[in-house]
Amino acid sequence: MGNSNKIFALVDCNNFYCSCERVFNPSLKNLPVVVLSNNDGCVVARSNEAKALGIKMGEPAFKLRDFREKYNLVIHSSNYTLYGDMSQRVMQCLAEYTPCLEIYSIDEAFLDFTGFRNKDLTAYSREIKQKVEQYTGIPISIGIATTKTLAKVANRIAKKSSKAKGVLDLVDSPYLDLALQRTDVGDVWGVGSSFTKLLETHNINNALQLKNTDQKWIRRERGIVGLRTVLELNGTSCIPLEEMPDSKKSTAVTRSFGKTVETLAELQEALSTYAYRAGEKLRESKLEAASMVVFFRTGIHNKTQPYRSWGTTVNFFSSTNDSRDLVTAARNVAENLFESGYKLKKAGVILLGLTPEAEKQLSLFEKSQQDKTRSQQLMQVMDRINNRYGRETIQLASSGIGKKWQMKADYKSPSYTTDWNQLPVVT
DNA sequence: TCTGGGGTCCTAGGACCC
DNA sequence: TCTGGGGTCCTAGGACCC
Repeated sequence: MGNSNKIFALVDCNNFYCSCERVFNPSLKNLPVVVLSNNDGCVVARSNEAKALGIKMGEPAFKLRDFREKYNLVIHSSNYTLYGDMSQRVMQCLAEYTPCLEIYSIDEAFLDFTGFRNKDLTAYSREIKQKVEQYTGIPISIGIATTKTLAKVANRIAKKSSKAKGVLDLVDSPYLDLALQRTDVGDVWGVGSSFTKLLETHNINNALQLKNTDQKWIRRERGIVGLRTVLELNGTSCIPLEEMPDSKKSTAVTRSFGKTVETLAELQEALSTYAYRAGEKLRESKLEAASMVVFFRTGIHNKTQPYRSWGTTVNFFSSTNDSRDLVTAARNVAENLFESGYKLKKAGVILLGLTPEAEKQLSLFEKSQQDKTRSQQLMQVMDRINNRYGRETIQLASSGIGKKWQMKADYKSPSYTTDWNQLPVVT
């Protein structure tokens, strides 16, 4: 198993969401900045200055008030349209430097450097870093090593160490074990909170100790996934570069409510809105869904009422991406399962069994071809209008117009790069 | 009535990721 | 008062079959 003579680079954008906000608002430079999750719930990105103030990842937003008053902390709601667009620009820039690129997340990419082993990889990476910053305004860090897991370790140190200045090559490095020793076990890629707890009770606290742990014991305790992590720390590459990721297997639209929902009518509005949007997502990627999970629940953090959740899976007669089918099913589930007397905090739909539109199997009782064409045409027209004039310009009546339950976004920046009405203005 | 292993498929839940 | 959303993979267990 594994291949020991590979070289991976991990490119990671520094404090990505905060950096995006700064590109279009340079006055934020040197100020502490945080970006909040959907619904302005908790912190999902922090500038270095905000980290220095001791603000933690995941900190609930209501705890930030003091920082705002005392330290001029700047708070932004998340603006995923902007971040998605900036991400594409960064990835395009990286693609100039290697054909073997795996876009791992909105702000990370793995590059295969195996073919470049005769180059000075540090110098090459510095060049990449400089170009990305010049073209996009986003600062990045690059870690280089013989496995993806080790490249992650290298990247973390590249980002934090003042000596590395954003680039660290651990291939054939005498400092590899030192780097592992200085990495907490919980910071290793693939080691989550439950694994960390187990390891710490066995006095395994850093990545070097994990590297040298008995592999049979790991296999027994954490299965093949845990074993892969340990092998990767030992320089055996088990997780390959995936340039062409499989097409999505599920897609979800779930939201917490800005204000709790207590009536069936409001729940149906919310679920209609999510189901409609889920249909849009399917059509954007030319997919259809065979089934849909519909769920809603009370808040987990609420101490005055017990936690309860409701949900069910709907199997469609034949796969669909018509928002009206999804909305109807979602409303029916709500009607069947709703119980009054609860403060609902979250709801959503998850689409499963995704297949390309073209491969659709015709079921015995398929809608007539005429019906299908008409449905496609209606959806196309709605999608075009909403693309041109903004999401939810037109929608189905069942989605409601008051939307008191809609999530909060009190500190949102404009969509500078993707909406003509929100371009930055030079005055 | 008794006897048994082995295989597949599906689902729910756990763990992890960003 | 106020704590996100969207994914993937693996595993165990049940149903069912031979």
